[in-house]
Amino acid sequence: MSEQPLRRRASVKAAEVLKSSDNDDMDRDSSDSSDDFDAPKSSSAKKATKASHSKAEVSDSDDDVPLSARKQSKPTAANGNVPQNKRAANGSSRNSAANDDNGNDSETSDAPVTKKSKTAAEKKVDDENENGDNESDEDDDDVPLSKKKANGDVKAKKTPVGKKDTAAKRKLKVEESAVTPAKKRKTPAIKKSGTPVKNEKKGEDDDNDENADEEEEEEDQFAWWKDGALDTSEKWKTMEHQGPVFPPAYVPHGIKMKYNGAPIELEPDSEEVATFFAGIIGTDYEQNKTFCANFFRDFLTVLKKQKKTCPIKEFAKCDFTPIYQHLQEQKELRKAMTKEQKQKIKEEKLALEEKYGWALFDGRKEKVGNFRIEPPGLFRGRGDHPKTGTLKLRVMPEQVTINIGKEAKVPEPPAGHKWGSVVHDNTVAWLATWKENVNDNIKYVLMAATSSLKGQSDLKKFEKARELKKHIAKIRRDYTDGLKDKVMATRQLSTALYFIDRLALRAGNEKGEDEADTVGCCSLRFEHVTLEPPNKVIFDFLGKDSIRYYNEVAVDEQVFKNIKIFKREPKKEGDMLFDRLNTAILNKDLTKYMTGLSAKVFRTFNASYTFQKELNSTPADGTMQEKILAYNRANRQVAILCNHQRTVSKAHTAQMGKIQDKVRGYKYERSLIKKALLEVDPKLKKKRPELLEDESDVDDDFVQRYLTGLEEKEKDRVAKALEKENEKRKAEGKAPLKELEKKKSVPTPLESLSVEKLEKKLEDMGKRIETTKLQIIDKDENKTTALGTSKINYIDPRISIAWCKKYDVDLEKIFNRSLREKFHWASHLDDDWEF
DNA sequence: ATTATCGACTCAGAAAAATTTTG
DNA sequence: GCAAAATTTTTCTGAGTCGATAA
Repeated sequence: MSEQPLRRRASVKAAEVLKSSDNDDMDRDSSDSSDDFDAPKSSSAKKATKASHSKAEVSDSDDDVPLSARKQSKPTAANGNVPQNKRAANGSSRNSAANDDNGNDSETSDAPVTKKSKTAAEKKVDDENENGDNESDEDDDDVPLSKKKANGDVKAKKTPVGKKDTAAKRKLKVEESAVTPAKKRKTPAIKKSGTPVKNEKKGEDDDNDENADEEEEEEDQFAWWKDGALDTSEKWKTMEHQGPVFPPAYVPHGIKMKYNGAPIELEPDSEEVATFFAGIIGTDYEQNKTFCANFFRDFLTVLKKQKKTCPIKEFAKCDFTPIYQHLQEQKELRKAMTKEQKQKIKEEKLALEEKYGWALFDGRKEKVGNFRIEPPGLFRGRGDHPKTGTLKLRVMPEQVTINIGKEAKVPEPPAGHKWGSVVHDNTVAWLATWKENVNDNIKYVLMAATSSLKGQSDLKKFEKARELKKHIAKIRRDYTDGLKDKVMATRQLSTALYFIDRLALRAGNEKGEDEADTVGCCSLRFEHVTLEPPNKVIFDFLGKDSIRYYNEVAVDEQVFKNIKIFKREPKKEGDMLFDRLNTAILNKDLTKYMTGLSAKVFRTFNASYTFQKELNSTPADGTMQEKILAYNRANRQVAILCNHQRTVSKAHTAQMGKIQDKVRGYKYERSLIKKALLEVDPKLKKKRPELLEDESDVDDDFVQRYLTGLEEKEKDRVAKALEKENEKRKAEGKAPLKELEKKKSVPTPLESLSVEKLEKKLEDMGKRIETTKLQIIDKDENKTTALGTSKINYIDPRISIAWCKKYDVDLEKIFNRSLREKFHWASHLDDDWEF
C-alpha cells in the first residue's frame, strides 16, 4: 500500500553522531539510582517484604486485570511486521540529553531520604503475584523498593491532593488563577527584556536598511508579550473576518475514460471523481489496494446517482489514462503560460488573500491561516490507513459554522446558500468549522502562525516547558523509585515516564480500528519492544504519521527487568505492554507536579534543553559558516531525538556524487596551483613541505574524468553559444556560421603568476574546498532528518535569538521570514536569557 | 465511576510553489 | 545572462495530544 518511499536510516551511522556523553549519562543515572535507593539485598529482607504484603496481594488481585480488558489484543496479523519500507529511526542508543539535570541536582541523594523516612509507614504496599513468582532478582528489589515507593507515593500524593481538589472543582476560572501566579513570575523577565531590546533593535536597523522595512512596523504592532497577560480564555472582545473561501465549482472537461476498452461518457459528478483518481496515477496510491477499493466503492456510489445508468462494475476494467493524459497536458499548458498570464494568476491569488486572508481581532488586523475550505478529493491517509482512497466530499456552506463577533457583519455565504450556523464564541480560536465526511473529523479555519493568538499560546507552551525544569529532578527521582514499586500500575507508569523523559516518546493515545495502526509510549505493544541482555531495549514501531521509530537503547537495570515483567507470559504479540496505563492516567499523575503538565511537555522541554546544551559547542571564533553548521548540528540532534524524518529525495545519491566530484575537482585545481607555486619559487619546497603532498582522493582516473568533463562542458558551451548566435543571425537574415571565431580566452598559465597571487589562489581554493566539504557533511547528515519540525514547534526561539546575539550571527541566517514573523514575540530578550 | 466520544488545538511530512544557485 | 537544477519556503491537510463531556 501506500508504499512510503524507501527511506531508511543506518543505525550504524547514527551511532557515530552520538555523543559519548550518552553513556556517561546512563552510567551516572544508574549509579544514582543505586546510591539513592538500593538497600542491601538480603533474602530475609525479601521474605519479610513478601510476607507483609501477602494480604495486599489478595485484595489487589484486580491489579492484574489489564485496564483495557475490553480491548483484547488486536489482530496480530496487522501488528507483527513492520513494513520493510518504513524508515528506521536514527540512533542506536541515544539518550535524552536532558539527563544532566540529574547530575546537577546535588540534592538527589538527600531529598529522597528525608521524604522516605517520613512516609514509608503509612503507605500500603500492594504486592502483585507477578512480583512474587518473578525473576529471582525481583525479590531483592522489593525490599528497598517498597520502602522507597511508599514514600514516593505518599509524598507525591499528599502535596498535590490539595491542588487536585481545586483542579477537580475547577472550571476555567480555577485554572486561570492557578496559571496566573506562574505568569506573573515570568512577566517581569519578559517585560524587562521587551523595552531595552527595542532600542537595540533600532540600532540594528540602522545598519541594515532592508530589515528596517520588515520590522519597522513593530511600533504599531500589538506587543502582547509586553503586558505579560497570557490569559487566553477570552480571545477577543470584537472580531470580524470575511469567512472562508470555497473551492471553485467543478468544470467538466468531457474527456472520456474507458471501460473494458470502450470510451464512457460520464456525467460531471462522476467525471470529477474519475478525475480525482486519474490525478493519483503514477503515485504509490495507484498500486494501493485499499486505496483503489475505497475509491471504487465511492465511485460506484456516485455513478449510481447518474441519470443514465453506467456500465461500470469492475475496477479492473477501468482505464483512467485518457483523463490522466489530459491532466498532464493541462500541466504542460500551465507551465508554458506566458509571463503575463502567470502574473495575472498571481495577482488574482493575491487579491483573494487581501480580502480573505485577514481578520480583525479587537480592531487589530491579523493574518488568517487556512481560510480556504478544503476541496473535494480522495482521502490520502498516511501509512496503512483503512480509509485511504475514500471520497472526500465537497463541503457546502450549509455545513459550515461561522464564528464571529456579535457586532460584526456576518460574511455573505456563496450565492444561493446559507451558513449552517453563526456563533459568537470568544473562548475558541476558530473562525469557521465544519465536519469532514471521511473520518468525521472536525476541521477549523484558524489564525496564521504569525498571529498574536498563536504567538501567545506558543509562549505559553515554552514557559510551561521551562517550568518543568524546576520539577524535573523530583519527577526523575519519583519515577526512578517507582520503577521498583510493588504496584504494577505504578511500575508501569514509572517505566513509561522513564521512556517519555529519556527518549522523548509521544504519549500514545489509543486508536480506533478505522485508523492506521500506530503507537506512542502508552500504547506500545508486546511486539514493539524487544530485550537484548544485559541491558538493551530495542524499540521498533510505527509512530505518528506511520513514521518508523527504531532505537536501541541501553537502559537502567530496573527498566530492563520491568519490561521483562511486562512482557511475561501469557502476554503475546498484540497485547499492550503497559496494560495498566493509558495517557489519561499518566497525565493525571503528572499534574500533581505542576499544573498543566502532560506528556507532551517533556518533548518540548527535552528538545529545547538539548538544543541549548548542544549549542554550547559553537566555535566562538569560528567563521560564520562554522557557527551556522554548529547551529544546524544542534538542530539536528533535536530532530533525531524527536525522530523527525523526511524522505530521501530520489536524486540524493546522484547529488552527493556530484558534489563530491566538485570537491575533487577543486583539489585537482589546487594541486596545479601548488605545482606552479613550487615552480615559481622552488625555495618553498623546503619551507613548505606540505606543498609537495598529494591531494587525497584525487587519482589519475578521476583527473582523466574531470578533464574530459571540462572539455565536454566547454564544447557544450561553445555549441550553445553558436546556436544562439545563429538564431540571432537568422532573425537578422544573415547566414548561419559554422563556428564561432572567438575562441575562449586562454587562461593565464599559473606559472606566470606571482608568488603572492598564487598564494592567494591557494588559500581561496582551500577555503572553497572546506566550505564544500562542510556542505557535504551537512547534506549527508540531513539526508533523512527533517530539521524544520523541531525548529518550528519544539525549540524555544529565544534560545536561537540569544545564540545569535552571543555569537554575532544575523537572525536571518537561521530564521527565514516566516520564522522571524512567527517568533516576533521572542525577539526582545535579555542578553543572559536562558531556557 | 469509568469509559467512550467529542472538541479544539498542536504538530507532521508531502507536495507545490518560489527562490537561489549553477553551469 | 539564461535555463535547468537544486534548495528553500509555503501550503495543505492528516495525525496526534489532551481536557471536557456524555453515556
